[in-house]
Amino acid sequence: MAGDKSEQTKDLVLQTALGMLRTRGYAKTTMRAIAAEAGVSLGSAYYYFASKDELVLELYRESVLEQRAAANTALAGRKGLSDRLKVALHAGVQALNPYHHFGGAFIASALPPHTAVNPFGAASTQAREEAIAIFADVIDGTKIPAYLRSQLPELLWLAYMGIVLFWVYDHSEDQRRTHTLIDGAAALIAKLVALSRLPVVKPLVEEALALKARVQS
Amino acid sequence: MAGDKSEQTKDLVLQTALGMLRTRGYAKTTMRAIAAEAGVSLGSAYYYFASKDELVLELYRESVLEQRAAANTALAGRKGLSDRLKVALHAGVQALNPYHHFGGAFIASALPPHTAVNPFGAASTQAREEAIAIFADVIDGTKIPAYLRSQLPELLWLAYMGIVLFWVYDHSEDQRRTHTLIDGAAALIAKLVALSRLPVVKPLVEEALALKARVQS
DNA sequence: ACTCATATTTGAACACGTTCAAATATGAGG
DNA sequence: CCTCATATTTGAACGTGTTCAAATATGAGT
Repeated sequence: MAGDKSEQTKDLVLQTALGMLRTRGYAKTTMRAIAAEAGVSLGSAYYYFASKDELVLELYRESVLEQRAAANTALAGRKGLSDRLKVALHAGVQALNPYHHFGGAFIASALPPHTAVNPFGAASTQAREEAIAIFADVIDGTKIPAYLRSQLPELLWLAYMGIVLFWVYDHSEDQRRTHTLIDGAAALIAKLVALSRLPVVKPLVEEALALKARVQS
Repeated sequence: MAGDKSEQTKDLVLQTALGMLRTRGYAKTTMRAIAAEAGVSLGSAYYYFASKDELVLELYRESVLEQRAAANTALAGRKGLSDRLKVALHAGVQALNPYHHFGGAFIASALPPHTAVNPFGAASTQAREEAIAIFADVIDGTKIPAYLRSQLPELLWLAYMGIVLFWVYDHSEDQRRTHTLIDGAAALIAKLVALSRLPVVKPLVEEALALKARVQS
């Protein structure tokens, strides 16, 4: 049937694009270059992918899977929220490392609300849920106050987005500053979660959760 | 002398660009359109401004001045951190309102590390300091624990950047959700600052400050 | 007034992402 | 095998930001 050949061509374009994005970076991965390398015409590439962003979105999706896989490996045998959070975050940004030379291009094409790659947008719902699941894995088996438990993965993901943003700008060698940030932030978050049982702190956390709910609707 | 005429032309291009950006938005404000409207050639526009981003940076700078002016007006007569923070933040995003239809374009051209408009980058140092000064104004005359005082403006600016990011994506009518977020966040921050005197909370805040310092170097 | 180095201006040109009408291939129904 | 609607492919074209060599204007030093 036609679907088969079509599917093959689409996949050829996609794999070519992903490969070029990884090896040559965002800027040099031109739609024309992708088409040429894949041996199809420019128009054909656009027949399967409406925009370059749509191809970058695929890369983003793959990177999230890589991040989660790396995090899960790193989580094995780790106990305690602080430790688990640390290793998951380190593994996450390490999985992102091949894309650091993208510089802002990744972020730039990711953040505009109308683009497909926007991590908060509809098109990346699936990837976002996958990313949030990383932090569901992280808190799995740790002791978290019940009133906080269900919301924590999403909150941790939000913090992770902040860390990734920091990472994008981090040009220190091997992104040392990002790793410093992760160690510190993980320890802080764990302590905050522990403190969230205390009568002085609990109302504050509850208020934050209520605000989050109010703001999302 | 030559500097005069040159300065005039540069200013003509700039003012034309700012006007068009405000009225027609980012996408429709083409370098060609700017040049045509200003009555100069395309090349001339580029002689004075190396990129479109550089012109957007000027708009960003102006917007920061507007934000600060609006915040200062709103701050008059307000007492208490929560209140002052609220009115300053509301005034800030309200001053940004004319640019909301920029959508992601503003952010997109602002966030890539290499571009001029990046609020964390070197090119916008001046604008960033101006923005941070807003929050120095906010805490002026309020009671803040001494160990926290000097770092607080920058921390509040960071929180504000988060709010602006939220605002970019906020398509609720009149950005109601952003204003809800501001009210809630301001109240929370004020409570957290108050709590930061307590022996249980203080070490955590101190740890956060230490991390911030460590990560910046 | 003249010279000439420098400042400014110009418009063509480039590569890019994207669109589109037209050409071609495909395959189900006869 | 033929027909023809539909799926796919093509390459030219558009408008964009940006670059650049060439043309022109300017003004200080003589």
